[in-house]
Amino acid sequence: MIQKTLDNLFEEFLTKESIFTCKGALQAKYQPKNLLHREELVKELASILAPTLRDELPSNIFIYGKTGTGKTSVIRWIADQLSSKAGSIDVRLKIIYVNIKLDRVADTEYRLFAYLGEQLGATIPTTGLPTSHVFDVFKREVDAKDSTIIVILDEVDRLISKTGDEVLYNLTRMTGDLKHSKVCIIGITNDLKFLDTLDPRVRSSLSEEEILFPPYNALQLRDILARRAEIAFKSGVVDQAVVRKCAARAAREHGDARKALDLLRVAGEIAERAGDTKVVEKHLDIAEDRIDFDRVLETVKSQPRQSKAVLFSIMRLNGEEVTTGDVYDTYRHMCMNSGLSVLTQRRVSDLISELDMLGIVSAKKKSLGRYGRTRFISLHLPSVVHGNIHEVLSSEFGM
DNA sequence: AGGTATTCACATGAAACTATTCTCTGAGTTAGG
DNA sequence: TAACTCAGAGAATAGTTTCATGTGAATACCTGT
Repeated sequence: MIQKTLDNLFEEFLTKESIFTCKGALQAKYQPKNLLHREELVKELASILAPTLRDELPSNIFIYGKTGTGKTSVIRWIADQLSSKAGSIDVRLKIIYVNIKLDRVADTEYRLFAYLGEQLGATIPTTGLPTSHVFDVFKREVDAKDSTIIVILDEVDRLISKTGDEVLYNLTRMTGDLKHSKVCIIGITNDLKFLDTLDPRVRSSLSEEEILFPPYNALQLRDILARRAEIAFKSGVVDQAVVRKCAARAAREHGDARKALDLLRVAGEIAERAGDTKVVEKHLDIAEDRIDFDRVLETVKSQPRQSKAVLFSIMRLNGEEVTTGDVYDTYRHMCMNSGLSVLTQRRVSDLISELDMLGIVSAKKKSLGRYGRTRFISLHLPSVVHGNIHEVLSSEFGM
């Protein structure tokens, strides 16, 4: 019986015509042929990097701008163009792109050097060696290449917040120790205040050139979306009105193109699943909720056990604002009942801060004068997810 | 009344510790010549 | 004698504990009127 219906379902799926022609065009990793509304920045960056083609060392570059403003796309695009150009005129150039947050292979000093070294052909174990040794291996590898090497560090702020700015200091000063090769660093971040937190020495050498990526406005977003929608959907599936709506919503949220594309893609998926042949505004509404829902549920699920326990305690206290002390009491009882080891209040306090940062709970500091100073914690979940999360957590802790 | 000192309940910071995973090194063991 | 095995030392890392210090404002306590 089940077999039969499932069979039908697959069959139906296969025969039904998809409304997409190339869904990939709406995904973050898609590289468009040309980058709309970024021509000036492309030109600027290209002119800074051009000296590599004459075998000269370009300035280090520091790029900043909010998420979804095209930083990564632009730099990757230029990197591609540059290396193919270098290839055609026989200039030795190697470009290494690392996303520190995404590739978790590179979020510490050791791992970054190991990763870079591997990109150049060395084999470096994941652990066991002193960091300085790994750095030496990397340096040797670089020098052996006898070429210009451009290292692109996407989301550098992650690296610094975890390990301090010594890494960058080492990297930026490396060229001095090398006999044959040259190294150029391109740092990318969406933390606009990041530069201020750096050691002045590092700062001045990293940001020989600074480039700001401003957010897209609604009109620009519309162009981008329209172009991508053209590639991604069959013609007539998405009309201009929907694209405009989509762009407007994303523009409201600081001109984040990635979000806009996500919204459109999910809306398309929803329409397709519902068997509709056109994407309409209704689908956008559902998509907006869905994205929210998925994001929150995913973050909660991926939390470590103790963090979930803390969240669950907050949920069980259920309702008004509670203090850190209240949460800790409930948490302790819960741990004892479910056989989980009890962490110190110090640690729980940190876990609460983390949940706050993730936007799952809100924790406001408040002083009660004579009666101490504590955080007031309340749940901060969209109501759609609340039930689901409660279910997930209570089954995990068996209550 | 006005001003200062206390006090509470944590927040926040820094350092040290723990468990795990992994490499390197050198001593001991084994198998083949 | 060369190849292999294995234990011990040393690293990196995530997660945590320990110890120390910081914090904001309601209250308690003084002081002089």
